[in-house]
Amino acid sequence: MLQSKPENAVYNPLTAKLEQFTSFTAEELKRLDQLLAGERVLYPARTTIIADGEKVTNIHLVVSGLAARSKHLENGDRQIMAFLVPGDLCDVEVFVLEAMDHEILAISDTECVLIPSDVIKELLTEMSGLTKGLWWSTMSDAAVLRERIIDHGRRNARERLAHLFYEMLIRYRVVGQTSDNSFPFAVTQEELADATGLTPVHVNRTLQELRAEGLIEFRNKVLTIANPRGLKKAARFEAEYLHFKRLEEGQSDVVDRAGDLI
Amino acid sequence: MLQSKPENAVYNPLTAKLEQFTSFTAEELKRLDQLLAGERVLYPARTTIIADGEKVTNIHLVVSGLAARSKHLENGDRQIMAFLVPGDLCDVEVFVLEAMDHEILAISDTECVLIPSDVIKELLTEMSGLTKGLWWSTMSDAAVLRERIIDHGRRNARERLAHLFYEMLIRYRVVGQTSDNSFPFAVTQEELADATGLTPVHVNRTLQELRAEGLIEFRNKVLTIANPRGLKKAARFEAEYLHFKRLEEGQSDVVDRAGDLI
DNA sequence: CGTTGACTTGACGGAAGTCAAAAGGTGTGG
DNA sequence: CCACACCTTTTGACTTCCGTCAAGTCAACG
Repeated sequence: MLQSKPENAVYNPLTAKLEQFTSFTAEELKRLDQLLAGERVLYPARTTIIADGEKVTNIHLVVSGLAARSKHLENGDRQIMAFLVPGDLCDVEVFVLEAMDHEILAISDTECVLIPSDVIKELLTEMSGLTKGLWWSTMSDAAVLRERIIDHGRRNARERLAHLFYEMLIRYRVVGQTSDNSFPFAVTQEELADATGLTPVHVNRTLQELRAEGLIEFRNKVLTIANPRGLKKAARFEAEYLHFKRLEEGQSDVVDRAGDLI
Repeated sequence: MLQSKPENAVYNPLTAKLEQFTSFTAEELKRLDQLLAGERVLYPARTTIIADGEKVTNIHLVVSGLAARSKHLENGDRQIMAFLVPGDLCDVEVFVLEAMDHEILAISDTECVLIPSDVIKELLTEMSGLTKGLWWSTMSDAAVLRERIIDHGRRNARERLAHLFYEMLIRYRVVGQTSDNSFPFAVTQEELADATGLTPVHVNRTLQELRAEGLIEFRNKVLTIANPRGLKKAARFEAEYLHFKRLEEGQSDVVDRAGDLI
């Protein structure tokens, strides 16, 4: 097992981690080490490193301790979506997303290095619009994945299906593929089961429930959201994780297709 | 609701999606449209768009239909981790990861545009090593999130905890923070419950089970994996999703710290 | 030595899983 | 155009894994 850094190098957990997939030139290693030279902050156990909704300007890298990504639901439930160990970055999303859609919590005493915002600005300027678009796409996908973890961990069958349907409605709406809150959704109940972590039988029963409540209709491979407000409520849906910019007063440079749904 | 593209523009679902978070210059819009001009492939319903383990060279963008990210477990269970609608990219991971760790499946008849590999190569060359490192970090985090979804959807309490512990062992090992398969892990059982989507009571009982089987020890905030092979089996753990490069014959430029664990 | 937070135990309940069979659609080929 | 095969949806009876509630133990700490 060959170590690619000199014997006397400072311990750099980020390098250690990234070396599992690539090798770095001496200069890149130096640049990685420079990142570690920034300001360090110690967060005592059970304190918040980054708050939900915070607009972060510099990236936090865990250098010692243990942290977690977690999200609080309005009913008090909490879901931890990931643990962060030394070498993990807490908030790469600052590159492209407006605000955090979850919080970073110190589990044990945790030390972070702040990667200064000018390093980030530099990276952003050297990025093309397309690259930024791809970043956003990736980040936003990751946010959807986290929401799915919450679904599975803390929502029951009815809420899970309602949440999935409501999310699909918004996503179809955004790309202009809905009419009147209905859209083609050619999934079998077995596929819904595989997506929600349920069994086909239970999906069937839950669909009947949602239909009976007048929330949805699902015929001929077309899903109709009969009662969007009701479905949103049934799903305990909160739209922040989708990271859509909302139109503000007089603002017209961002397209708002999700509209009243969020 | 103002449309930022000219009336006669070709429908571009990727643009439609990205416009929810940013606005583009006329030139960027043109570049986005050029991406759509590439080769199109039609995948009939229930066919594989990209196979698990495939080494993809160009990015697939869904332009019509419905696809899904899914993963088959060795026992035949399947978990769908995400649905892909028009405007969604199937495999941005080709930028930095070796091979797909899940498959992309056409749910209904689905049309994709292939974004040619030279566009990708161009983006890669304009990226610094640091940017690529950040990409890898993001992609790899997303892969871990997907695995967590599988945990919650298709594994029971014992497997879920075992899987979490085994993953943490590898991740701590990689950054050099283990000794003898033990590492500090100062989580309470309540936090484990929040991470696994279980209740503290059930976590407690399941931990006792794992202890009784001689798989783990968990004392004084230190987790010891007493029987790594046994724990790996109990977790039905497969390491591909971590995307570590393995050392091949005579190769010494990549560090392999996970070693025998994967 | 009382308070606090984490862990443990027991009894009970319920949401979702399992198994199995029937009913309803859909496409294909004779 | 009917018949057959096949897939999907539906229904019913029964089971189980995990949740809930509540009480009790234990260690740490001021």
